[in-house]
Amino acid sequence: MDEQARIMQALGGVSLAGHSVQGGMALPPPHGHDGSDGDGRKQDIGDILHQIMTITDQSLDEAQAKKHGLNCHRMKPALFSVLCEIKEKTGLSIRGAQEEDPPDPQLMRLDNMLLAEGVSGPEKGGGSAAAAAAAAAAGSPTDNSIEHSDYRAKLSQIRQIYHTELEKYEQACNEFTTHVMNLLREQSRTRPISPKEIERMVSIIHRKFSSIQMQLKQSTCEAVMILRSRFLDARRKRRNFSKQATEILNEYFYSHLSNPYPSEEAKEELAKKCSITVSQVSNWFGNKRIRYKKNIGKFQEEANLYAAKTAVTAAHAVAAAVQNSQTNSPTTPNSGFQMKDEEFQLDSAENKNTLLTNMFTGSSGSFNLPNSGDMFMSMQNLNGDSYQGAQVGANMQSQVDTLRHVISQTAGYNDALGGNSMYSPHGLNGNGGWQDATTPSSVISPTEGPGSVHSDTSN
DNA sequence: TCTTATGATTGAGC
DNA sequence: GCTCAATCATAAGA
Repeated sequence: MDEQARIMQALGGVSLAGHSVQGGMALPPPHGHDGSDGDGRKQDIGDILHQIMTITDQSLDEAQAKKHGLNCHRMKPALFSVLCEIKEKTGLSIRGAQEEDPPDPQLMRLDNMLLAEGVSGPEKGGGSAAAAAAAAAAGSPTDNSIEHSDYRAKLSQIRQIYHTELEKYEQACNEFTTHVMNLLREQSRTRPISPKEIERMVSIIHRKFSSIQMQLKQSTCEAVMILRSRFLDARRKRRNFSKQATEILNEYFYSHLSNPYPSEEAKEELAKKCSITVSQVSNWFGNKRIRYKKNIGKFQEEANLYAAKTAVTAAHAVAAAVQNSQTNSPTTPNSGFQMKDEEFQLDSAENKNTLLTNMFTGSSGSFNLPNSGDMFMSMQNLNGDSYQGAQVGANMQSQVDTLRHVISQTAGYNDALGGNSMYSPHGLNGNGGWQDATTPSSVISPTEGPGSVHSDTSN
């Protein structure tokens, strides 16, 4: 006797009529039932359930055979469907709520942060916004760039580790999901497992893995926070500006003492010259104004120093220019130089060199250093790299005229050079504010080259 | 180690 | 958004 048939008989006659079993063998119709009446069907189902319940009591071979027989039973799809439905209904009430969970706000925060820091998402060229912000606020640009690159390197490491781990998790998740799906599909032949349930199981697995991912994200965020805090702490680590930068700023400050409020352009120019940021220039002027105002006496010496420097620089520059103009042909065309103030004409009888020399020694009229600020910047340009060669041969008369204009503007401070002090503190009004804040302190420079710095008031 | 100098930050006022 | 004023924190010098 065939083994399968024997088993089927042993099972008490499972109704497998009309179904062929493996090997093409047709099984006999179920005894006592033709499947046409309702009682018969109930009996059928009862038999099948009974077989299912007792299947574990049998040997493996028997169970296998019975399983196969059940799989091929004509009632199997209907029974499977009913059991799935029952399972679905009992399970939904428990799982329904879980499935409609809103996105975890914590996870969203982590995702957003990782995205903002450039850890997740597309890699940002300059690292994070934090790095860029700190870069702008940090001290020396050189040091800062080192710190910045350090930050980027470390962030890049974190990013790499994060992505490697994430990839591992995703791979493990996919493998496990596939495995479970295969297992469930296999089991669905004997257990009431619907595709929907498989989907649900997959989503449960994904949830579990995403909770692991969240831990990874949490750790990554912590690492970024630590890195960031260290980096930003370094921002507070004050570094003094270079001596040259301080000199440039001081020169500007004391030469614009009547109105030490550099315009945006001037700030940018100063920032460029000092290799610092515009906000650092603003900070510096803010601090300087307040500290100067608080203790003018203390800054007197410094003011004198810079005033002297300004005068010497300007005198040398102008003297050189005058000499140059004298050696040039009088027919030298005015190339590029625009005289912007024609109000004053130099007395033709006056010796230009004498005028200039006297001007800075105080023997001829007055020289107000604070108000000569723009002149200083301009004169500096005569010696600076930015000075245009064509301007050397420019109309010297115009330059001297403009200088005279500068002198004329200082009429209110005639004693500036007369006393012991070269510099006389002024510009501050009785209320502690700078007077003439709106009075143009700058005389339009005769050599407004690319290197010149304008004051607020010149705008 | 203490003091001073100085760059940065913060909050209020405009 | 800029400036002032107060304050903090650190560098630099005595």
